[in-house]
Amino acid sequence: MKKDSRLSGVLHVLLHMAEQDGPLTSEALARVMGTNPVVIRRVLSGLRQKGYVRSEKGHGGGWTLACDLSRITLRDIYIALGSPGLLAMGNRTESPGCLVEVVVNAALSQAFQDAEALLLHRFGDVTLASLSADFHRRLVAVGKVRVK
Amino acid sequence: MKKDSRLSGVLHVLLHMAEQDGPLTSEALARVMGTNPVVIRRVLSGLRQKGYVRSEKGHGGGWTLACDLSRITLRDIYIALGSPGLLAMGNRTESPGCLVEVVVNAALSQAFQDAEALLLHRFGDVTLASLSADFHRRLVAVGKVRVK
DNA sequence: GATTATGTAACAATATATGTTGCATGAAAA
DNA sequence: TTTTCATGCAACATATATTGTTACATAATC
Repeated sequence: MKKDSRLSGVLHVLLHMAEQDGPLTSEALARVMGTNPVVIRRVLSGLRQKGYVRSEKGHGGGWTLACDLSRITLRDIYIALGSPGLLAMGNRTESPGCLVEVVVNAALSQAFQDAEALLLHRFGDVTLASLSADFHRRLVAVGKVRVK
Repeated sequence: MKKDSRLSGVLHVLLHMAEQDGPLTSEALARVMGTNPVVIRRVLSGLRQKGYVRSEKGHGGGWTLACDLSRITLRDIYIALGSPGLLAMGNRTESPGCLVEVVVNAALSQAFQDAEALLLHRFGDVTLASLSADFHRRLVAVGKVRVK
């Protein structure tokens, strides 16, 4: 299956919103990400429910950040997306009728769980503010002022 | 995407082969796994190329183990399957044209790489022999002699 | 009221794993 | 030698999930 890039995409969008004073429309964000406005609305809808972003209709509407970037981690964003599956592999069946499969499941499940835990832990360690800070650090390093 | 269960399945098959003296046909293995014989041939073909199993045609033919179980790890099997992708998530683009995306990619890629490395490391720590030993340990514990 | 924007449903496109059918090939048995 | 049994492999079908697109309703501003 194709790899899920929603987390990557939504982080991209959020950082762009952080650089903007006013609201950004789905269309503007879609242009930045090279995708469709509906895709933007789709991935941001989960974040809106959590109160991380706000959306306004009509003239001058669009999306704005509604949270303290230093209090939101990648893990929070990941959960707001619906906690999509992290691993591309899994056990053939979770209720094995055969002792051989019990053994195989046990060996693999432990590795799978540890890998997932590691990912979530890493996500929990990174705040949106730290990403934004990294961005500005690199911006200065390159000597540019404008974002793409 | 549906989760890849080839590693789980092929391990199941290999342990069954380890319990058998003579060769096992694709059809017999398919019955054990509740799948199609062609699927068995497909997943085992990579292992045959690596010399982990052998296949014989005609009467009395089928699949047999062709390696020392204590020298083959789950990682070897995983590689023989073609090293399928481990993670269900990825970066939206690997060649970002935007500094924001560079920052996002950097943050995510590190976590992704570490999770993959952890999985491969775990796989490398487990031999087929240890799985087989675990199976026999449990077999005794349950007081059974026959495998499913 | 016209314009601009989101909200959402429905559908198409894409990718991947998995399952299935059909036929060729080779080995053993009759 | 013919039949049977088994793998090898290509081709197609199925299922699932992400992503992209179209269409229309809804709400807010001009």
